[in-house]
Amino acid sequence: MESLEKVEGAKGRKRGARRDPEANKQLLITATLDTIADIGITDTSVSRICERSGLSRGMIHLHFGGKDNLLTAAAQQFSAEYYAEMDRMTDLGPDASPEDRIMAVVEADLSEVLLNPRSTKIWHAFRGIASSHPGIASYSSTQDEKLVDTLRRAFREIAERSGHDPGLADDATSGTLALLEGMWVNYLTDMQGFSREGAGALIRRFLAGLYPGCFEADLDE
Amino acid sequence: MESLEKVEGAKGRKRGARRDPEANKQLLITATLDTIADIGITDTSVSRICERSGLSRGMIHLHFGGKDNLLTAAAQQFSAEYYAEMDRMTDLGPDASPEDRIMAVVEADLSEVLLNPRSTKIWHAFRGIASSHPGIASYSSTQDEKLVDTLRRAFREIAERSGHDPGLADDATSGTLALLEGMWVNYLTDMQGFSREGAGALIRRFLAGLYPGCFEADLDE
DNA sequence: GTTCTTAATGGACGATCGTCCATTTAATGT
DNA sequence: ACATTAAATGGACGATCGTCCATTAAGAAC
Repeated sequence: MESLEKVEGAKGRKRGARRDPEANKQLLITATLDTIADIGITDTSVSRICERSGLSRGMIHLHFGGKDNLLTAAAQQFSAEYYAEMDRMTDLGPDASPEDRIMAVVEADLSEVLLNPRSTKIWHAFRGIASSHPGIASYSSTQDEKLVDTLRRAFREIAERSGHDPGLADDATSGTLALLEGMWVNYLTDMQGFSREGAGALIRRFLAGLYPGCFEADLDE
Repeated sequence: MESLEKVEGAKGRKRGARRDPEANKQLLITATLDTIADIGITDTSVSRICERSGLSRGMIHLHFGGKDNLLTAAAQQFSAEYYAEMDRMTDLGPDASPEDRIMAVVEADLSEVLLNPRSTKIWHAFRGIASSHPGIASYSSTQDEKLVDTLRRAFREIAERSGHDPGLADDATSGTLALLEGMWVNYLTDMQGFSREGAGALIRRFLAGLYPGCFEADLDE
């Protein structure tokens, strides 16, 4: 019985490619993000989102109960995708040096996968309306606990190994994140003139100053 | 004749306190910024702005030709006010040390005059829609030429005096601005938990690392 | 094949959007 | 006092907003 149901269900969904609520919810979220990146959050209306998704106008109310909830869901998914990709790109072996782990975060954040026209526009659009949309505010923070922890632990390791002040770790962590934040703004403001390598080198320089003897420029990359 | 006109004009404006196009334009711009800070840029409509300013709904089209132009004018004025205040607060004597001049910029940017709930909300709201509003984009950049120049020159002076690499100045400049950018985001995200002193100390620490021997923590302040 | 359930549609609805303009009001010139 | 000029008003206008629901259509159960 169960296996039969599953097979039939799979067939049905595959054949029609419609009647798949979950897939359509996803379609709406993607269309929302694309629309925001394309024409700005001010002009992102229910009609425009449905138009882009190819679904009917009633779907948003049906699946999300309203535009606001869809926006929140889109922000949540966008944030989740960012951190998932960040995790994937910073999954170095357990024997990687703390410097390498930190710079992996920096370089991931500056890579085209995470830092591109679409993501920057969406990110800043959400941040711009976060103050008046409590639901979205939760997902517009850079202070992801896990990421903060990763950085702080790495900085502490460096301090232990090279005898630096362990109290620096907190400042180094939020400073690194602040620098990355600033780089995103620079990218948004001037995508043509922005240099990923330059931005990475700048942050490395700042960290090298904070932890003398560490973060020496690697000429390999 | 002329003096008589002036007197009468002054009297007339003072008595009625109306019929003053320039003052009303100003009123509209202020109402626009206040509305954005209050209810968010998404809900900032012509009606709401006029409601807050106490003027009639036709005024926006009359004085600015449309909502978009008003928004642009508001962004421009907001930006101008920021830099004017920044200038005022960093006008140290000509014999001030480059470190003091740099830290004056940092502390001004973190002071309540420039960094407060209203300004942060407005700033990020404008930045969020900048991508789709070319007119506003011009005023949402941190890269004010004059400010950049002030910082760069100060960093160069430090390099000359203490024998550091002069090539650092550019990185130090944009790094400082990036750090400040990140601090504004932190403030927006968590106004309660934000510490102006902590933020200033963090930036000083980063700069002290970049320029060993300089930017030692001053215990006076 | 028929019934039942639920996904999906698309138009109706009132509210509000931004623009525009005929009209009123206030100050100036004669 | 009257005419002239410019500022200011507030309602009309069509377009679009977001929400909701009666209807249609598709797949599952029988």
